[in-house]
Amino acid sequence: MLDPKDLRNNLEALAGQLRRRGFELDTACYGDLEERRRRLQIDTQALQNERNRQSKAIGQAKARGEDIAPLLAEVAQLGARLSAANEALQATHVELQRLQLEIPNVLHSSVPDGADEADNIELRRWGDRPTFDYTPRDHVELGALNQEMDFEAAAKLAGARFVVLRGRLAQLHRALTQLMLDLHTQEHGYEEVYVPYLVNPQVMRGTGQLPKFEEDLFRVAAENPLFLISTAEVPVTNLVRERIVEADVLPLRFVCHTPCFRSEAGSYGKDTRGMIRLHQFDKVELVQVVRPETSYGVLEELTIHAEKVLQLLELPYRVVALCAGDVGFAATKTYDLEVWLPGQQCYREISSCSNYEAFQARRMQARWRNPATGRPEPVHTLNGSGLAVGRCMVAVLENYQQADGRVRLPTVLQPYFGGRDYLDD
RNA sequence: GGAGAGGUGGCUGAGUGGACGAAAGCACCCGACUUGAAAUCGGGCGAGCCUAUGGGCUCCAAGGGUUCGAAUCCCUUCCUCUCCGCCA
Repeated sequence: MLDPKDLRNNLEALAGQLRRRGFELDTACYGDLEERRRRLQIDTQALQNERNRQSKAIGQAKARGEDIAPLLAEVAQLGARLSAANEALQATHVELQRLQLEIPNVLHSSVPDGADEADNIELRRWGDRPTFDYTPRDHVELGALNQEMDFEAAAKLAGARFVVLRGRLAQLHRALTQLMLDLHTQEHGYEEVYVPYLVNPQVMRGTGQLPKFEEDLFRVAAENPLFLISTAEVPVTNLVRERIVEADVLPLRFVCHTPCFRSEAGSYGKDTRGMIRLHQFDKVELVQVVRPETSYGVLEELTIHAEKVLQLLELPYRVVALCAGDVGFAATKTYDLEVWLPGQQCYREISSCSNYEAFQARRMQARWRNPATGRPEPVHTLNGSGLAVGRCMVAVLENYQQADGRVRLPTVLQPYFGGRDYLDD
C-alpha cells in the first residue's frame, strides 16, 4: 500500500511513477473518491459530536433530576441521520481501500526501464561454467539414472508438478537446506524461525499476495479459510504485523526453511519438465525488518548473503537487476540470482531479493518508534531466497555431473555425506 | 471433543449503562535535589484520523445488536487459560 497521504497530495506524480511499470492509475476516480471520503468524514464527525454533546446533556439533566423528555425529543432525528452518514462513509472507505490494495509499489529510481525480463540488466557474473566433452544431461535424466527422482510416483499421489525424491537425492535436498540454514545463522547473523504453513487472508494481504493474486494460491476450505503459503516471506514478514517495535531491536533478521505452495495458474505448458516449476518446493528464505534509511544498503547485503550459498557450492551464476516491467507488485527494487544450468544451457532464477520499503509495513501496520521524531513510523521490509532448494539441487546435479552419470559432490557438501566425494558411491 | 473462566494502554491491573481513552502500580522521558548515582519530589507518557487557531472524531479481541448514551447489557466469531477425554 502506498502512503494514503501521498496519494492525497501527490496523486498525479505517483501516477506518473507507476506508469513506468505499466500501471495506469485512474487519478480522476481516485481523487473524487478521496474528496467524497473527506466530506463524509467531516459531516459524520459533526453529527457524532452533536450526539455526544446531547447525550452528555441528558445524563447531566437526569443526574439533577430534571425532566429529560424534551431533550430526548431533540435527539430523536439524530440517530437516523448519523447511521446514514456512517454507512455512506463506511462504503466510501471500503471502496477506497479496495483501490489502495490494488495499486503496486512505486519503483526505486535506480530500477532500469524496460517491459519484461528481456530488458533486465546483468550486473555481474561469478564462477566458470563447466565444460563437457559430451552433451550434458539435464537433472531429469540424471535423476532417472538412479531412479531416485520420480515424477510418475508423485503424479499418482498428487498430479502433475510434484516430485518424489528418494535415497541420495532426498538426502542431497536435505543437506542443501542444512547448509543454507547453517550459513545464514552462523555467518550472516539471522535468527532461524519455524512458522505456520497455513495463514489467514489478512496475513496474505499484509505481504501483498491478496487481494490481487489469489489465483496463484492454494486455499484450504474451512469455516475460516486459510491459504497455503507461497513463500516463507508471508508468515515471517508478518511476525511484525500490528506491532510497534523499539528502534534498538532493528534490524530484525530471520531465516526460515519452509515448503512453498503455488498453483502456477497461468504457467500452463511452461517448464513442464523436471523440478523447475512445481506446486510444492522447499526454500530457505531471508527476511529483514529494518530502519527506512538503511534499506537499500541492506538490499545489497542481503543479496550478497544469498550469493554466498552459490559461491560455497561453486555454482556459476549471474546477478540481474530487474527492469521496471519485471519488478513484482509489492517491491521497489529487485535483484535476481540466476544459476547456470548446463542441461538447459541457460541461466535460471534461483533467488529473488527485494526491497519493499514501507509497502508491506503499511498493509501490516508494522511500525518502529523513530527516536528522531518520537513517533511510530512504518518499518521497511526486505526478503530474498537464500536459496530455492529444489532448483539448487538441480544446479548441483547438472553442474557436477560426470560422463558416467555419477555426480561429484561440492566440497562444502562433503561433510554432510560422511566425507564422500561422489553422491552415488 | 466435553465443562468452566477470561480477553482493558509497553507490562500488571481497576472499572459492570452517563464528565472513562480509561484509576493505580511498574517501565520510560523531562525537571528539581545530588560532586555523580540511587532514593525522594514535581511534571509528562497509547494509536489513528479530521481540522485555519481552538478543537473534534474513532479505537477497551473482531463483527453485529439494544440505548439519547456501551469498556460496561445481548448475539456471533476468533483467541487465551484451567480441568477431563483423545492424540504425534
